[in-house]
Amino acid sequence: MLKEKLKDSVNRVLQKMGIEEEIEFKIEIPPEGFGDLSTNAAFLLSRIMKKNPREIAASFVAELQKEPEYDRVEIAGPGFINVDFSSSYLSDVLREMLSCPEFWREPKSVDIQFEFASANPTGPFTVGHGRQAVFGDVLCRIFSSRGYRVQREMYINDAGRQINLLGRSLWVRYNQLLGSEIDLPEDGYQGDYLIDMAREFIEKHGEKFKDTWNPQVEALFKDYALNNMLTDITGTLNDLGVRFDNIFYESSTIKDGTVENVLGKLQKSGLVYESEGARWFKVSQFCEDDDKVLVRSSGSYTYFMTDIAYHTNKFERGFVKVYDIWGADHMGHIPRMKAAMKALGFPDDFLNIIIHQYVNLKREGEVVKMSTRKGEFTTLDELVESVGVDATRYFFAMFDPDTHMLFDIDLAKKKSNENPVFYVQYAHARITSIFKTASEKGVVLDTDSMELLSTDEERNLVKLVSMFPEILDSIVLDYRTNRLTSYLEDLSRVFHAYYNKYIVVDPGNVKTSGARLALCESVKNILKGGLELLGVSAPESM
RNA sequence: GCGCCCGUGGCUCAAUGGAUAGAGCAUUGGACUUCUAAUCCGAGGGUUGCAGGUUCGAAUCCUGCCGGGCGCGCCA
Repeated sequence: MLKEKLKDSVNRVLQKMGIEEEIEFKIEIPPEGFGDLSTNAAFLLSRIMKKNPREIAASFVAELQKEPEYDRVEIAGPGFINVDFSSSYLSDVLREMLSCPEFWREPKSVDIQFEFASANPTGPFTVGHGRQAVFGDVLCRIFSSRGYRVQREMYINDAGRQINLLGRSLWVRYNQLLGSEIDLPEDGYQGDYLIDMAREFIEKHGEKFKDTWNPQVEALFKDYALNNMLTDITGTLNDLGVRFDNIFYESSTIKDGTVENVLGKLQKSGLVYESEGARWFKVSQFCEDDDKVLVRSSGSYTYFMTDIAYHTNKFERGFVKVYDIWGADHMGHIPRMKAAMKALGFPDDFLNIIIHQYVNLKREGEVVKMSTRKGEFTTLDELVESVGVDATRYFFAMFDPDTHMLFDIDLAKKKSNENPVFYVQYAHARITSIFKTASEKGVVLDTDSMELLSTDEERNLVKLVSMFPEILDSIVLDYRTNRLTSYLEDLSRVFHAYYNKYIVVDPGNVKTSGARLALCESVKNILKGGLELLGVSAPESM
């Protein structure tokens, strides 16, 4: 809002100067003591106009000073233009934000889809899956707040050889429990969870499949294992506050003929050829990557093939854009998928792939690696149980997705204030408490005398609150949810300092108290809204 | 070997090419007869992996090294 104002002003001056080029100038909060906001427009212009930046800045100052919204406009350093807003304008902005407590929410108008937490349902979710689930969910919440109608979807890889292996592994465990000496397949799933599952299987279905292996038995064990894992996974996610609008099965793309359809389309375009008994897609025609197999010499479809079909299905469902969140190990899958989308004639910006790095786990001072197949991991369930939903979610959201994060289990278990989530929640609880005191003392919020908010801290808070929509917009562009946590921590920090320095509720000074309550209300709205976007609770008291 | 990601105080992380590189934790000195001390105020702690380059200006962009991660399957 304040940024918008200055942006408009600068644009107006640019127009007046007769600048026709697009200038991508920036508006930012300058370091302490340089004013409310600042722009670098003069630097960018100096390149075009071949003039000294300070000289250009001077003509900006002359123009901006004419506008009543600014109290002070100054040139600083090599050519920064710094402005201070008038307190009456700041009051207007604050009033506007209070009149619409969720002013940062935009009406939903564009249909998009997020696909995340898609995984082989071959084991309980690990801490690593947790990062993706929370990250994806938080992105969905943020996109929803900024004008997108978002569908959350999870894709289940139930058609491949991994799921067959899972069924076989369960069957082996079943037999082992019943006394047969059979070993797990070499690359089978070794985790104890399959032993538990086998035990339950025996209770439900008895011993009649002992030493019996045929296609019917295989299908039975496979389905049993798959459904059990799925219940387990969705239960875990549900506990974490992550819920999906739709679950999509890979196998359905084969059953309903989408795969054959899409394959036919690609073949018609001459982009498929046969070699060594397999059918290949000409990825190399679209990018610097090798051609990939669509149909194996055995006749079965590769993951690549079904994934193309799946994304064709998404396109046909009418989404303007789809976002896939993948772990870093899927990086190699990007060029071929992009190539396939191009081959099918979908718009270049239809498929958007967001890659995030892995989670390393630190336990008892040591970094541990996780492997589902070997059964060595800390499950997401265990993590949530010991750390709590709020801390788990906050922690996953607070890292740049591009960085490898280290999750220190022992630290997280401490439930101490070493976790910044408490810092933000406490600010919210404090404000709630202020309002409790205010109503006890009969002091009420008052938006008529907000010009009394004149301290640096108060101006700062108004500025920060008004920046919230822009923070969310920046996340829509670069997916860095940590911008939200950083922002909330900033806002909380400024508020805590303010709280310690000034008394909000003072029955002897009703006017100032009323104005300060108005400010607190606006901070509280943002803290509450921001925590909600993170899926973290905003406690009334702590 | 090739491709992508990362490298910032002791630790975990910030910083849309901008001004004096910021927080939290840890260390340390202060502040509760006053709206919640899960807080605040102060101190110490940095050659932003290394070396060049681009420009008014570089943690950020380019090149080359060094170190870590992930790919490079008729796995998913």
